[in-house]
Amino acid sequence: MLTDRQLDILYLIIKIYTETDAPVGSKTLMNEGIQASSATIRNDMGVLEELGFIEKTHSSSGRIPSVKGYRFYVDHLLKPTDVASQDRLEIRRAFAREFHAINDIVETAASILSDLTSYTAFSLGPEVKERKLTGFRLIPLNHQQVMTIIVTDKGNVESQVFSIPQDMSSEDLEKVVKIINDKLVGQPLITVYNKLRTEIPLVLQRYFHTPSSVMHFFDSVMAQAFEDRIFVSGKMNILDYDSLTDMSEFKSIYSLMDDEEAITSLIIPSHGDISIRIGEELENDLLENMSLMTASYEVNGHGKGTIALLGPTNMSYARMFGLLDVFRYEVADQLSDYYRSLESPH
Amino acid sequence: MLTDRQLDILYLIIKIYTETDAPVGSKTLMNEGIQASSATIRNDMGVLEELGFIEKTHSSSGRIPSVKGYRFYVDHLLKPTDVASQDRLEIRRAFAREFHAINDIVETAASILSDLTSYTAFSLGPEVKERKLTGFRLIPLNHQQVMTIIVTDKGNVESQVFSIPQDMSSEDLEKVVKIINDKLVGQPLITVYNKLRTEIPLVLQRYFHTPSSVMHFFDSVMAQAFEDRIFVSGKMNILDYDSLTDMSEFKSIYSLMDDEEAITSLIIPSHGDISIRIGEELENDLLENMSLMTASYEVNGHGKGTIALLGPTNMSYARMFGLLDVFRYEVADQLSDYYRSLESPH
DNA sequence: GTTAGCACTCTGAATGTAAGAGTGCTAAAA
DNA sequence: TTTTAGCACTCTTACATTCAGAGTGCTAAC
Repeated sequence: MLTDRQLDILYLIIKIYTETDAPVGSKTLMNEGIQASSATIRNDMGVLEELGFIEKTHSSSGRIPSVKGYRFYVDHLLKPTDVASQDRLEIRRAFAREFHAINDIVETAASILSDLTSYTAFSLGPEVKERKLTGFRLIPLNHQQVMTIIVTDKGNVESQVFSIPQDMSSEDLEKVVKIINDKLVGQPLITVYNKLRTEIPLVLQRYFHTPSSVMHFFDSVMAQAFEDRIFVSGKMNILDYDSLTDMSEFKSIYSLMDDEEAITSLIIPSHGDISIRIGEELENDLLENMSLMTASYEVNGHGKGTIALLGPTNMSYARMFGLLDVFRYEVADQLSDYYRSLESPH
Repeated sequence: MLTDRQLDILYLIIKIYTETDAPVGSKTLMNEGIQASSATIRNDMGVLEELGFIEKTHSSSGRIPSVKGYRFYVDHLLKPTDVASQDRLEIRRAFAREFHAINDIVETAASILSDLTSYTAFSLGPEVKERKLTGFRLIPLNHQQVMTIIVTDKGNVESQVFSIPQDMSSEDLEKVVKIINDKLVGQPLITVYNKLRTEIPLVLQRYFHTPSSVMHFFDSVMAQAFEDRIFVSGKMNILDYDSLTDMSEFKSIYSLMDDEEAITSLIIPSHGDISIRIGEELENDLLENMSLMTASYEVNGHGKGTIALLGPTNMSYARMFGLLDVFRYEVADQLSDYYRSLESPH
């Protein structure tokens, strides 16, 4: 078991390394408040290194925290810092505008978070799959084009403009609308998604002799609505906080950020309210030197959303923890208000 | 006046510098085909330097072309290369899909161009201001939200979802639709834009007692449709072709690329079919080491569009010239086809 | 268990060296 | 008059050398 002084030393190494980004030596620790001589501190550091909590960058360097060290820190030592009142203010102010869509709120969350931290922020709204399809419209715009509008019960709207396929008559279109209204409107999106692969093709075969073109139309119309849109803000900040060996490395990371699929699966597997994954724990070579903090929030009755923060392994977990905690509530509140305003007509 | 050999030397310096990205010396030029000894070539290089066409990077280095040298080259020496058949193929293939909107085509152009060149490509569709507003719709989605759809005669569609302002009744909304249909539909966008600042506020004052909130609604509805959307592709390529001193420099350039306003005004002032501006000629410190080639095309009767290419000053102007020339026709053709398909109902 | 002292290691910046590429100039050849 | 060979000179680049500084581990004494 670690002694109190050893815990202090580990804590302090992490704190100082976060601030200075340079290996921490025994003398520095002495000056920063450890009540012992540098030799004693060195002995303790030896122990901590033996246990794998800290490591050297070269044989005679100071120590930096290892992943295991950070893990121990976030699990046992971390005390969230109070959020600076200036930060609080900025958050309030950024949310103090009128929103016209859920995704506006979700996007704003990512944007404030990355501004506040200078890291990269992600924001994923309450889950889509639980929603119901409440409306489907086809608006003819001119000879060739129609606009499709899909509305879900939580106020999400997706629209798309189509050129009408050559082999599709306007009667066919009307049939499509009818089929969608009969079979799909009112269903949860997940059901819609399933029927689209099973039942609907059968129905189409009965009504059309070119079901594939109709099916294709169907598919693109619905595809959008199923996507959990994830918002990323502060991609460029990677340049500041990641010590890149290589421009191609940056490019890879950058394009990873553009891959909604990848990001979503990176962020989703979080446990509890706020989860932290450090360096290798992210199981992605590109993110070796980064950590990901994920916070989830519940919008009462409307599903679970997620915000996340990607930064260097030596980020200030304490401050970030505090911030994310504020966001958890703030975003949930904002969304909650928005949903309420949708439900109660004024 | 320059001798033939001097012209050959200038030409060859530019060619070799484009290929190797390193200063070119007299011996290299000799080996690459100049029929004279290195000493003679050095003398000619002295003349060219005296005239400001080439310059040294340090007192005993080989020469690189100056802006004036490039200028002379593009004005008098440049011979467009034939486009490689493989490139031709790729262009054909990328355009060989169905497009559902003008902007799809315009965006695709930028994307292919940047893929093909590994530079940064811009694409600006036929001018918006000439279009007429042909349709305006308000689709109620639920208690709180309406979707507005604006259609122009060239098949452009913009939609937006709104929460209805608190102090706006549905009768008010209907009035808004009526006013727009009476006063604005059928007008060219530029007229719409002007009326929105002059005539419309007066009309509103007659019908509403809170004209400002209505006006605000009006404004955001229309704002979108006026914007010339410009597409940028290959922003990340800057990392490869610009020798950045600094990450913050990259950030600045990158955010310049996000500034549609700035990019548009950078690209617009081009003369003739294909215009080239080199380094300082761009009058932007950030773009000192880059050149911009701008090509404009005419879609018969539907306005003028522009594609542009930003690359290093030592890009292969000959190849790019050929490529842009192909694009000029290809994009115009594609758009022309699209417009035709809109006009003639099948 | 703690500490002073010391030999040792490694980094990073500064300095020196040598090869290579290229130049300008001069004087001779064409 | 133009071209060329030759040479001294310049500058870059890569590589080695040196040296101070920061930090360590170990030992022996407190």
